[in-house]
Amino acid sequence: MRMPLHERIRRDIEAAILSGELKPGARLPVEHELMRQYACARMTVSKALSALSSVGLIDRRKRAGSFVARPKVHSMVLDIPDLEQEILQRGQIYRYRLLRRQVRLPDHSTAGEAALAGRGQLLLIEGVHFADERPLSFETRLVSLSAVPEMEALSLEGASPGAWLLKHVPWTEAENRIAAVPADQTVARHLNVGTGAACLFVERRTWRGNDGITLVRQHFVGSAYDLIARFGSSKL
Amino acid sequence: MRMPLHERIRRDIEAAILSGELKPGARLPVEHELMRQYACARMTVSKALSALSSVGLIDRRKRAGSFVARPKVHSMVLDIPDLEQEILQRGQIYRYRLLRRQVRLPDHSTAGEAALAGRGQLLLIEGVHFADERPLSFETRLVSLSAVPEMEALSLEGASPGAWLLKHVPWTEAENRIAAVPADQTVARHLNVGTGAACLFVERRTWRGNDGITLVRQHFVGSAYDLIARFGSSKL
DNA sequence: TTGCTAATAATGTATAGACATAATTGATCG
DNA sequence: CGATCAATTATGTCTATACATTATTAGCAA
Repeated sequence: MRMPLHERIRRDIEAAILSGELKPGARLPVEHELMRQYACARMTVSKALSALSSVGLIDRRKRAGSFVARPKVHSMVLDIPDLEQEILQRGQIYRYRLLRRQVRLPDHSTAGEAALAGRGQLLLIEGVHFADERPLSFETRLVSLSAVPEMEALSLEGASPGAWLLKHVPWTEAENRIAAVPADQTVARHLNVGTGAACLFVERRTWRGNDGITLVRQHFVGSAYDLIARFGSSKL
Repeated sequence: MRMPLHERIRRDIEAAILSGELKPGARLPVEHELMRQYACARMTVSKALSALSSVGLIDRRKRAGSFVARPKVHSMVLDIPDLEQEILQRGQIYRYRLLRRQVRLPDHSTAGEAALAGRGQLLLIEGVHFADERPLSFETRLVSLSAVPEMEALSLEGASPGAWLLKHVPWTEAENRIAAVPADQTVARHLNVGTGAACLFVERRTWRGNDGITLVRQHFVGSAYDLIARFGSSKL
């Protein structure tokens, strides 16, 4: 494939980061080393690194070098992800109660599960998020263990699995489906609302590169929760 | 303020675009002209233009020149905006029915209105979106006429004001508040559902630079509509 | 006219080097 | 031992130039 050199350099490094070969915080080769590797001028290397820096994949510091950025908390994206943070910022007490946890193979009759895990194992987690001891969200989550093997050994008591994932696994793509649905019996029981009450339903899938990471379904108490999504080119 | 030259060039042009001085589709000065204006090398100009291009504010075409990009339909953002497009893509018939239209001064006791229009006039539009002759969304919209004076003369029969705005006015920032609410009497009547039925409620504000453009409140029939939001660094 | 071809004008990529800037490291001095 | 200052090293900006690429335009021929 014909591709500009700076583009190739950029993609090589991007790939190394997304694959996990270069971990967050790792220092990447200095510009002169990259010049040597690719036999090119410094401006060319610099252009590649600038592009990576501008999308927030790396941090560049004079004298120190360039480093893989820590997973950015949804730079500008959708304020759903870290429920725990959000609740704490509102000055409420956060608690996560684990209801169920099991490891199993994907059910190939369910479209989403196969797409997520391929032939690998899935971790199923079910729980409720509380704000000030009042149930706020009922969550069912599937995690691909081939993408996140560390998750299997993890204790889930207390801390929300979503928050852990956000901190430890960078994602590159996410899709949210958002709808308003009436609470069914299960949801109504866990959220302590009447059957048929309006609930905000969010289904989110995330990927790192081409690998599915997780699929979450969340029911929020309609009267108690709003999503806020902010977009823009706003420079800080 | 100390600022790299390429950054200054970038901001100058960006400001001209956001202020409306350079309209969508307009051709901007060729690189050699900018070199002359800023008395600098071509690479410097090019860097500025590349940055603008990478965030989608301009399109660059060889031989032809650089042009202000047409307002991008939510490049990657939230699939709410163009309801009309969405319905048509589903193969349904789209119709918009205007219920109310009035021009008035902002009500300074309502926080949102003053923030939107300052001392200028507001256009209030209320209507219902239909898919296949079934009501899908009840919409109340405020448009700042100081930001979009063309809107006052516009006939609103038939076509959705949202679609018109999207095509003609570029926005740089948007904020969405999304919630699930039970239908009140007014909403229930317009959407032809029972009182208390779960509705998806979206409140969106958009800005161009620092100027508020529009504030929309939409109620969707919960059982008939999902929002899809996709994020990612995905090229293409 | 139509259809091909060549000139041209714009952006796109890349080089090699200069100087600026910032942070770390190490050396020197109190 | 600690504080200060200078040397070093890496990135940041910019110049001047060259050649590549591509879409448009103009010219010429069937």
